Amino acid sequence: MRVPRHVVEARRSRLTELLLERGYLPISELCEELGVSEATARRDLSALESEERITRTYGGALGEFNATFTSFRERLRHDTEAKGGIARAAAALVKPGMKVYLDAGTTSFAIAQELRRHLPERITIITNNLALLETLGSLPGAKTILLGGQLLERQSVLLGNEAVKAAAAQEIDLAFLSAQGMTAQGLWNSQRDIIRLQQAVMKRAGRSCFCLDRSKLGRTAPEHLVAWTKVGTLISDLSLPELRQAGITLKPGVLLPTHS
Amino acid sequence: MRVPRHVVEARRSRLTELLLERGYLPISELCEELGVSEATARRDLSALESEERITRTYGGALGEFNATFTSFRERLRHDTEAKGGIARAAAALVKPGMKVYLDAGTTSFAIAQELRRHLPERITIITNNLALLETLGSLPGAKTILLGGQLLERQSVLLGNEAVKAAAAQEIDLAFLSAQGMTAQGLWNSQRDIIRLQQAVMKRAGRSCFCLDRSKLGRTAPEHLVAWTKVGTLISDLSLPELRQAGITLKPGVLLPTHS
DNA sequence: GCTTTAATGATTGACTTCAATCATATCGGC
DNA sequence: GCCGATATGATTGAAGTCAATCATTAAAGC
Repeated sequence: MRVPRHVVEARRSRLTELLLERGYLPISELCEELGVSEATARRDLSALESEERITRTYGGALGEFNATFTSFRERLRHDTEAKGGIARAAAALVKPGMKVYLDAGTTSFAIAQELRRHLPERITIITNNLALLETLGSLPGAKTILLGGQLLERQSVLLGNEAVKAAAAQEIDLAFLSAQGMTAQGLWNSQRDIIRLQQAVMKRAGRSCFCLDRSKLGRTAPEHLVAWTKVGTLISDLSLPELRQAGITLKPGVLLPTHS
Repeated sequence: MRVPRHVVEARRSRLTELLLERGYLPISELCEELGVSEATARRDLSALESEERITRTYGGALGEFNATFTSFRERLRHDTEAKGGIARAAAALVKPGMKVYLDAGTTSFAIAQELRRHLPERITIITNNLALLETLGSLPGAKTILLGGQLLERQSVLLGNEAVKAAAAQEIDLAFLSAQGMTAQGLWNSQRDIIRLQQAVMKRAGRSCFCLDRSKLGRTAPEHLVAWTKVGTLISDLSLPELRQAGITLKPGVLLPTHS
């Protein structure tokens, strides 16, 4: 029989919380937990799905928790070949005992997966990228340090003064950095906060490697990150001639080509 | 037809990565993505499930990603009534514009859920607890700051020198702290690193509220956190007589009783 | 090279999920 | 207090999922 509106809403918010806690729940358990029929549980799920508060699956549902990183995951799907090559070249630079910085961005994620496959001993991972924790957080023999900072909405990234200060206090052997565009003028990125952090990391890093695939060539972004003269290493699937054609001439040894 | 063993293993590790990226995938998509029949996909899922690398659902599977916080989620299910009351009493102390610290522990999670329901304006949440980000990370009008630090394996908590330093640099209006035990001698916690961080937070906090439910009464833990004389506020479902019976006498005003 | 092992895809039947429909009973507005 | 709106549970048929079995074929082991 019909039930007051506030009861419905309370039940639905309880449902979202349940899913948040448990991650996934099959319909049958939802019915039991909420004390309603299957039909009502389904109706609740439909309602919450159309509000994008949960994700439905065949036979159950996932909490919005999983959606937190969805946008990030979607970006992961693109350019996987180029990124894979860059990631392999990057991971090959990591030696046992090193302290390695990985910044935000999908390329870092690819590097992390590569490291996961072939994990050097006693390495320390330093990052401001929460999405990496899922991949690297539970690796045996690796230490993971997260920079502090303000959580950027909708991204799983930490930025701001705290992050810059935390980075300045780190010792880093090898930093992998990304950017949104590269032109003859150098590298570009979208946000001032990101650049401030990257510059702080570069100061503390023994070696800074910029990882950019060919889709970034010729693209610019609101903020200038660094001139080519200050780029120590560029890992890319681009060749020297291709770069020269875009007006970029690098000193020998700066470009580290992709492994096939 | 039969394929070499390394092909099988490569496909299965690709499967776990796919699930890690996408969170959830139905069987049909897995078949397409891996280029195998439904039967083989199911066999792969069974194999990975028995290795506890993934979680199966009816109609698909979840990446181990979801297991990262599983142990934490499990703890969430217990003592929900007592924790709920404590959380309501705690959340009621939070006023617009405040900077609030939440530490690790399931009580913090309950407070976060309470804040999510009735969100004061312009508050800042400071925490070392990654699990809270899922709840509080995307709240409009709230700012979330994560302390840096080393990721504690199997916990979603940041600790260590970095965390202590980061805490010392914060301004905090109100800190909610938890502990594992309380006796006549004061409060106890399990790890030195946790206590160091809590003490750093207490130094910077205008007001420190300890949140402990009755299950902690009489229990001790390896490390001594703080004496009762230094406890400013205790939020608990215990009453003053119950505390006195355990040898704990508090100055008036220190105990903040639970809302029903 | 021959035998054994095991990975694969197809098929089958039991079981589950799902959306639609319907009767019912209560809530909400007037 | 009345009436329309709506939340609910039951039912039903279609579609989907699953585990088991079997023949096939190639890898592993000797």
